Amino acid sequence: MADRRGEDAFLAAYDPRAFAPIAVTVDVVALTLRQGALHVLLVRRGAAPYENAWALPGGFVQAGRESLDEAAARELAEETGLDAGGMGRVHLEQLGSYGRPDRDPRMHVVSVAYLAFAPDLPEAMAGSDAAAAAWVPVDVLAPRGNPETATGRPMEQGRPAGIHGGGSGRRSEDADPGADHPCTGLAFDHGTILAEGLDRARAKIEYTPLATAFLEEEFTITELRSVYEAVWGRALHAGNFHRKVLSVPGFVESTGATAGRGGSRGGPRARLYRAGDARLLHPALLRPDREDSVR
Amino acid sequence: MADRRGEDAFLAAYDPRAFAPIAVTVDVVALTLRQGALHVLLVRRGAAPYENAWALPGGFVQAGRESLDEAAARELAEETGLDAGGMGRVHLEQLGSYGRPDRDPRMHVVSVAYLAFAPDLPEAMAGSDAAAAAWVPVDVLAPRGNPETATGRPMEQGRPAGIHGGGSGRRSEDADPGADHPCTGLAFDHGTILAEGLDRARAKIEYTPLATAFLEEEFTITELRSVYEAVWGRALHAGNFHRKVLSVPGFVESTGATAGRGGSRGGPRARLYRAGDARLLHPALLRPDREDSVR
DNA sequence: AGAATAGTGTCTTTGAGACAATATGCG
DNA sequence: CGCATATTGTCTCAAAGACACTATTCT
Repeated sequence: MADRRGEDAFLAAYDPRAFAPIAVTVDVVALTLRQGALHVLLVRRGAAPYENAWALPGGFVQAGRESLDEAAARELAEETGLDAGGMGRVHLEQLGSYGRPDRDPRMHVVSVAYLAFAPDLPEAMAGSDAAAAAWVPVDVLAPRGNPETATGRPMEQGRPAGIHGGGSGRRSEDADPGADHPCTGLAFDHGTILAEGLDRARAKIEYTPLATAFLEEEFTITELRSVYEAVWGRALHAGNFHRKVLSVPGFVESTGATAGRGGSRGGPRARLYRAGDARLLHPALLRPDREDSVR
Repeated sequence: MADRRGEDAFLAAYDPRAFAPIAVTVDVVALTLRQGALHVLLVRRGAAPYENAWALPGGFVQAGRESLDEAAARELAEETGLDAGGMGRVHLEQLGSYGRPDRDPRMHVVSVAYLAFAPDLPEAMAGSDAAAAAWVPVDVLAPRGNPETATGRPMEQGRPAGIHGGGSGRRSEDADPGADHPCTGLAFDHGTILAEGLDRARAKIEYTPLATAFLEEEFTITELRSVYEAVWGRALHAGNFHRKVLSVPGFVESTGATAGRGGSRGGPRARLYRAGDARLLHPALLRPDREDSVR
């Protein structure tokens, strides 16, 4: 106890009632593959603000009762109807936090966003606060063509001098809302969050084996390639992809079995693989021709 | 207005006073290079809990008045004594959020952590709540040798079945506290936050030009190499590094000038460069022999 | 003078990608 | 049967790393 007055001041500062309060929520960008296309889980809001608008599933963190990871898992489970067993094959990681004071019209709400990769799941079921829930194809929401977005990482640019908020890095919650991402129509800043989740997903499957999280436990190399093609939005060379995947140590391991039937329009039966024990791909599967895009 | 009762329930859920409150803070892992060694900015706590323990600089987000990025910049400026001009050359990006309910003994506090890269700064000055502030060499706090930590990314491992919290990814705030990072002695979970900040810094300079943020506006290739050597903790081949840096488009651009004097123990005067306009390095400067370390 | 350093040249190995070839099943 | 597909082979080019070499400047 160095200084009694200092401690009092400190504890006063810790009393949340001495300040205007901040609410904490989690929002989840849950991605899956359906019929070869990347889909995101959205809910239709049942109340103001943004009533009837589509939004990312999410909700309040239960103070004192759960961690952020647990809150995100709970919210995702509520919306997908999955139990602990079904969640076992879902990859969930933190994406970033969003805390602009004006992002929610009612009060200052800090949202911790999560990114989830899930295998093809049954239809979504609306949770408590939502009027509906559905898997929506992402290319409807975030059309390609914006080079900044398409190449993977949001950039700070044309910023006024000063702090490099978010820098040449992953996040930039202070980004000019006028020059926002093309994801329009989502409630709050969920369009931005979705865009950053997609960027992260596209980058992440380059150097981790997480693309396998979109597939069943056993899969063919062609199915794995279709994941990359859906997430990156471009066709890949089948032969080179095949050899490359098998050459990365720990990416996939053979099950010895072969698929029940050949390709949809003919061809030999493909061999089956399961995810290997690697947590990082080395060497990585770099995206083709990002050109000099991001200079 | 779909359902009046639903809206009432929703608004009630939004009233923070209907729930136990959660406080929101920002904490900053500020890194700099001093005498060729990587240092982190720490403050000595002036009040309980963890009184007299070292901690990351940080503080409360001012509800309704600032974004998370702004709060982090403000806290960093308070501790470093930098004005807006001095902060102009500091890179600041969000690292992740930490919200285990037991991470602060007094109440549920969600901390949004930031990572800062700064050029060599004058001595730190203690801010309001701190008894002292100092730049501390990181290898004192986080000795190398833990392969998980040293190779760059924290892994989830030995998790009980269920959600892959943090997955093979960047964060894992639910990681077993028993098997925590070797950063001991810091208040709260700041040892974990610091370790993840170091991991991120080591990974980030691979594929971004952010290593230049540790240097003055004009620098030599050798100085740039010393940044990589300090952050990665290993010697690099001078000749290959030199050629590699110059071959990556947009990484550095020549100023035409040469350094005032040669190397510290002899040698020709080095040419001076400044940071180029690239935001991503392509191809990247991959860390040497991460072996098969992370499998 | 001696030693360390800046910068460049050369060689080998690895990996990425273009392209070709072969075999296998579906329609 | 005809065609799409799975898988493997070959070739070329770029890049990483090991090593060598020269010129320069500090002590």
